[in-house]
Amino acid sequence: MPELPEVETVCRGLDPVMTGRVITAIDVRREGLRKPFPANLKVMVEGVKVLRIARRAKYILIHLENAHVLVIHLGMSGRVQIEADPYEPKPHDHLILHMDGGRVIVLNDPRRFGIVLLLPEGQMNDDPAFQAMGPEPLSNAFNGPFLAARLKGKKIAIKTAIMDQQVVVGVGNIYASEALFMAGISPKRMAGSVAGERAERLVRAIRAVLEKAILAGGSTLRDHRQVDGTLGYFQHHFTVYDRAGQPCPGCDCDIIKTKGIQRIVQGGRSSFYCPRKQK
DNA sequence: CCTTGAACCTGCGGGC
DNA sequence: TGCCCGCAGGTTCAAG
Repeated sequence: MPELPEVETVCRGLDPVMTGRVITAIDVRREGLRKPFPANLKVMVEGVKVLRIARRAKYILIHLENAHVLVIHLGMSGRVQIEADPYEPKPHDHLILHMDGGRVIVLNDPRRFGIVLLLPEGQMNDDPAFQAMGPEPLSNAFNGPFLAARLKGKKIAIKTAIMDQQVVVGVGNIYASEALFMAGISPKRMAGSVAGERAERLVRAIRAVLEKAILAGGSTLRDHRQVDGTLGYFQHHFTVYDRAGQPCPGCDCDIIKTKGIQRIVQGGRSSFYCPRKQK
């Protein structure tokens, strides 16, 4: 399901039903996802109060009163839903958290690329996933000079570079294409050549796209829902993603001449762009 | 070091 | 209808 806007949407939805409440029980319905679930998961979580919900990159952080953080990553197909307790489990429901207050939090993930960790508060950087992470795209740490510096000398395509979580976190396959279109930069451009005003434009575009998507409750393609089941609707605002052959919204369009939006494959992932508007 | 490609897993839609 | 193929919002690991 998730890039940053979808994960942010999930966090905001979880906050009112989890913060200040106790996780009374947890049903663990398989051994793990991409990695085994933490061995001490039940012992460390049951009967413990949730202090706050936060997000870092595409990770959901559930801060517990016992100075540990329950960390959830949704992979490609992970979904979190709030349901009434008692709840009848459905296929691919892997973790069910029972909250005091009569609700359950269900983690469903058909492809099982997700991950669940339990880390001591303040020691998250010991985990390799968090170790070398880039800045949050909506923070001041992510700016033109920073991006240019981090891209300097990189010979990979800019599309691949902005999806690298060590460059900046949270940008995935959809929003990478959307941001590059907004910035007028070809996804094929060499990353090292993005500097100066061009880097500034890309930073502004990434910010703008993510912010708009958050306001829309994320994008619903297949799996993503808000935690109450509501659909996100940013997919209706896609300019290029999954629109191969359609007219580019910026070209006054003789589609025969422009050939419309192109799909190419980079690093095994689809990219979408307009060759006329993006250089 | 850096870059590329495959692997992990299930489900869905399209073409035959 | 059924089957095979390609494709899907991410991350990690091995090999060049």
